[in-house]
Amino acid sequence: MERTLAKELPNRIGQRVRLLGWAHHIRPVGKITFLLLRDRTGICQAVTTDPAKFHLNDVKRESIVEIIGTVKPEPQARQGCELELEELKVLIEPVAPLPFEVNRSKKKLNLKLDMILDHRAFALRNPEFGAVFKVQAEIVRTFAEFLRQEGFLEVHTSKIVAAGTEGGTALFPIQYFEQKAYLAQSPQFYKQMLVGAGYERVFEIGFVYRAEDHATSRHINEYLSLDYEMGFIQSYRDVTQLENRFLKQLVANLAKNCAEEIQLLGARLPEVSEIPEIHFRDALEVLRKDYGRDTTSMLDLDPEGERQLCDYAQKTYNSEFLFVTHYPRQTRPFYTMWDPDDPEYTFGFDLLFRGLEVTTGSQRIHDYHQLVENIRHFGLNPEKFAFYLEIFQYAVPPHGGLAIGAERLTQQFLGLNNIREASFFPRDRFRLTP
RNA sequence: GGGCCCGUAGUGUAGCCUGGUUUAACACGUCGCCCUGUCACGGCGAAGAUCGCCAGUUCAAAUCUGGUCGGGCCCGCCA
Repeated sequence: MERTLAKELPNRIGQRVRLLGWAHHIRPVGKITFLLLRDRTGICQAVTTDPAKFHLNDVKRESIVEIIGTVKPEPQARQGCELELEELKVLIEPVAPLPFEVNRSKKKLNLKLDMILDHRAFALRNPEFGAVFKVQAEIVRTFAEFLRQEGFLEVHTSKIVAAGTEGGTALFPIQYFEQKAYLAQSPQFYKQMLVGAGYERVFEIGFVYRAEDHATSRHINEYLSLDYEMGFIQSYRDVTQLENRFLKQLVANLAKNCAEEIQLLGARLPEVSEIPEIHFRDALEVLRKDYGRDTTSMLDLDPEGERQLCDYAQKTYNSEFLFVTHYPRQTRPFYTMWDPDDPEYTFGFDLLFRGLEVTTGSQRIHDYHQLVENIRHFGLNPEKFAFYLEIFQYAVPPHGGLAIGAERLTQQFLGLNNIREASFFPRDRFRLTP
């Protein structure tokens, strides 16, 4: 007898079906007992007026069971139908007490994050914890699908690198046979090199590593970076406008394909129209005038400033997104193109979403001599970057790109308190397992 | 790297300031009994904690002090 999935039950009314899954909840109510069975598609209800016949009261929660029965319409059941239990077999029983319940709401459970992460695989059985990653999968899927539509090639570049790339961020050193190497903090150089290689448009979805000693609700040391890089652009706006269109498609796809998960998590999807942009200089002026901030020595936005600018964007443009553009030259990496009309500022931008930076990008320098000059300007040695610079000697088109933190985007879409909730097995300053 | 905060049954908390009527309380879970429409089911009962660990103060420490280990949040930096 073929397996029927929980979600398919309403299409099987009148039929005798067989289901496999976990005993999510056994709820005796007088002479009748309900068995809630959970599989990858959801939860369905079986019922019997003879629980003793099936030894239902001896079935432990989270046992794997096989049930057979006839589907009958039942307006009082959540699915509008339920399974009249005819056979029940316990296939696999838990051999240890459950660390906590998985059949209650996240709010009701009120678990400390550490408890969730210590028992991560088990915790994901809770539909709410699990739903986060169905949404994340849709985010990643849409990113790839959208960029393929736009003529981008999906690439995968090495995460083992020889040189410290962008400076600033700390790198994890690793021993690579007799050489010293590092875990990549970004696919930055490689995606630019592949634009120069003639692919023009590439995107990459891969983990990157940052050895930052931070401990906050928005940082992890290994995160999934959604990167793209595109050649033959007119300006950085080609890059930001593409992201704007991606976000439109993403919200549409989430509404269509993740409605249940969004609802379960109590999340609200944002409206995406034309995302407003603000010059860094003007952003500081807003912070100074509207929020009373002292911006005299501000070369970058602090988290409070990011929240305030999002508040401003909401009030002024009715947008939950805001591009902040033209960051000062000294705070952006050496490959960032500066504004020739205003050389203190660059064509580098961030995307803020609900108070948090979720994207960094820029137009890059494509002229070989200018790039070498800027590496020196930052006090770095161009010889160290020879592998990267080589292709620029052979003509690279004007190009730009960006990187989105997948976990951060998930966190912001779903209103999660901590980025670790949006990572299956997060790596932070102290956590290396599971 | 800097600052602030938290460790009490399987889980989440109260009690701690102001040490002693505490036999360490409550909710969920677990176990037992009852309930024919539950979906956070309900009712009655039971078991379950040497209060993170070590030392000190005291007649007396979950409670005060110091150390230690584990954890959280914010800042710097970043996605």
